[in-house]
Amino acid sequence: MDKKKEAIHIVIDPTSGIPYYRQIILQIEMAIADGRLTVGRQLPTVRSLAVDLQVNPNTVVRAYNELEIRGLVNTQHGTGTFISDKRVEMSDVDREQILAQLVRGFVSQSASYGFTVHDIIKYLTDYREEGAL
Amino acid sequence: MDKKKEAIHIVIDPTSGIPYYRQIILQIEMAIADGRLTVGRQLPTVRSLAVDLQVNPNTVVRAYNELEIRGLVNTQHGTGTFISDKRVEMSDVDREQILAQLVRGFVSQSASYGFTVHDIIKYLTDYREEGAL
DNA sequence: TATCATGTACTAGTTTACTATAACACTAAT
DNA sequence: ATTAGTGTTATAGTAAACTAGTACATGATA
Repeated sequence: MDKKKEAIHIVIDPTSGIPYYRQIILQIEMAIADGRLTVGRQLPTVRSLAVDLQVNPNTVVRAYNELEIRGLVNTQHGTGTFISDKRVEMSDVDREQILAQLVRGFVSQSASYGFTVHDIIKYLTDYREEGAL
Repeated sequence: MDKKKEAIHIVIDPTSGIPYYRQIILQIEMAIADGRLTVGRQLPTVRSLAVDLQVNPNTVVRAYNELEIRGLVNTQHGTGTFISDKRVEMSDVDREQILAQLVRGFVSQSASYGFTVHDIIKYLTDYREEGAL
């Protein structure tokens, strides 16, 4: 019963249609975004996560690799995979521009579904207050 | 030389890695969003667009079908495809689910650029206060 | 050096996405 | 009824995505 408390608990939904490796990526990204995973924390090992999720180790590897390419995690052969401490070097102006571009695209997309900026803000606020799910 | 002025001019980029049918969808969505395509306007016929883009008719069909499923266009067998005037009927639950899906994807994407939920909320709030949208 | 826990690489099988060919079916105008 | 224009369906080939099985390589530590 006494299960060790994990930094992150990942769950795979085989019926969602979303690839396993992508579900892993999404949940880790979420955890980073909302602060559950902080700099330097070690992710579950490839094998242990593979066993937990009843998935092939290579599927975990694929997820971790993509995260590493994006610079979110650091991988050390023989040691483990850790949340990266280096943030991408960007000026504040660059950051602002990138965020603006992302948000505008998203607002546009949402608008085509009939959602307003207000809807989005409300959802995000609730989302954060719920402890990010 | 005197080419008839089209409501919309679609261009396919075969090198982009984005599926043809999706490129078509995106460009039509954009055109609707910024007012180039208004309610009731007829889209190019399946065949004519297929010829224009040098693409198979079924590729156009696929794009139009997806647009119809989303309620952006109306298709009438034997007549044509038109920009829809009705907004999609959705239950509140469906709306919530779709918004959740959209936002989660966006939060993930933003996280991979180092942005947090807080960053996004702040930007959106400022954005709205500036009267943009 | 030996060992154990870690990530990596090679290979292959299955499924899904994408596009195309060709024939069918509906609508409106003649 | 015929015809011309429209969307639709059935089928299939190719490529890519996805997952898995198995064996290998690296790093820390005793």
